[in-house]
Amino acid sequence: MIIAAIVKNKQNILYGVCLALLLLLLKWLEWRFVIVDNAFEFYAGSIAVIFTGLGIWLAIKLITPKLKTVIIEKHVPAAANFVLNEAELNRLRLSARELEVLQLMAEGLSNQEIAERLFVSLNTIKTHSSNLFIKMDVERRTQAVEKAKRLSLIP
Amino acid sequence: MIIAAIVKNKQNILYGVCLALLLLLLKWLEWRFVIVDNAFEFYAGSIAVIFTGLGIWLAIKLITPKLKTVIIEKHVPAAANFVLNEAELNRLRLSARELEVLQLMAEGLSNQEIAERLFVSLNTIKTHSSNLFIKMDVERRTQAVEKAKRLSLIP
DNA sequence: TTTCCATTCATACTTTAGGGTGATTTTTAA
DNA sequence: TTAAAAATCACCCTAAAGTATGAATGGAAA
Repeated sequence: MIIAAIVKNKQNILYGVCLALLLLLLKWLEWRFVIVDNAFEFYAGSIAVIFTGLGIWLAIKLITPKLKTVIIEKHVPAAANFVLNEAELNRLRLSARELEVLQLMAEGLSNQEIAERLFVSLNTIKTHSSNLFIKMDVERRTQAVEKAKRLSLIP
Repeated sequence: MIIAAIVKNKQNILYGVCLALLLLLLKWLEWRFVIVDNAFEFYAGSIAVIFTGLGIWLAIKLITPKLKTVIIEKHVPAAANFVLNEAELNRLRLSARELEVLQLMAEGLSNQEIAERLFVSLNTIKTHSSNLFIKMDVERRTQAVEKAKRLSLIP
């Protein structure tokens, strides 16, 4: 907390230190002036103050503009980051076989083609798809595919 | 170009300036020392050098940590940034009406529903869809939707 | 062991989709 | 202004999709 406060108020601390130094310098100059009454002492003090300022000015003017560098990253491919919505999948109580049929429907396959792909009869696929539509609360395969994609059941 | 070079070599220029100032100071001190033989002049010069260094040190130590690199990562959703593949759309020579029918097919609507949505007869939609399938080189609406999505003809 | 459920298949039927052909009207481009 | 393209609709027919019902099998849970 203390360190954080110091870091946060760096600028203010810098000003404080400068002010303290200046006051010290003036006090010292005043003492020298009074005791010794030497103009060279005042001259030296002035040089100290001016060159301290010069040093600070130089450092600030030539170093601080470094604060920049903004990198903007973006864009994610569509199909690459597909995550199956398991919650929705469980909620709809779709069986493994029904999901399989749904995936092949989404690829544009006909019932006959799905049947051949899965080595079962056309009637079996019809049964699966009918049960699928009831569970998904749709009436057509196109609706099922649309809803499945919307719910992230398929890519 | 000159300004860019200056900006790029800020640090080097700073060192150069400091070195030049130091040399000038030494030369001046030497001159003062020889001509007037005054120890206070040398004292003033030393103060100038020391306080310049102090100023620079202060500024660097307390200000430079500001040069922070800020990285902003922008995450863009997949569906949000849909861009229609106009090249492919022109290549397939799909008419405006055909694309409209295709979009409604993708929403899972039946031909009858599409006809009602577009205030035309069922036969008209059948004609459009038939022409659409020929142009897209597919045989079923599900295939058409899959291909259209793959080719970014529809979101 | 019995019940439940997923998977499989069948038959019969209805609805929707799709193919082919032809035609009319409107719009667009040459 | 004329030809081409787009949009509209109709009819007929086939293929595919979807509904309903029933049933056999095998695995997992109660």
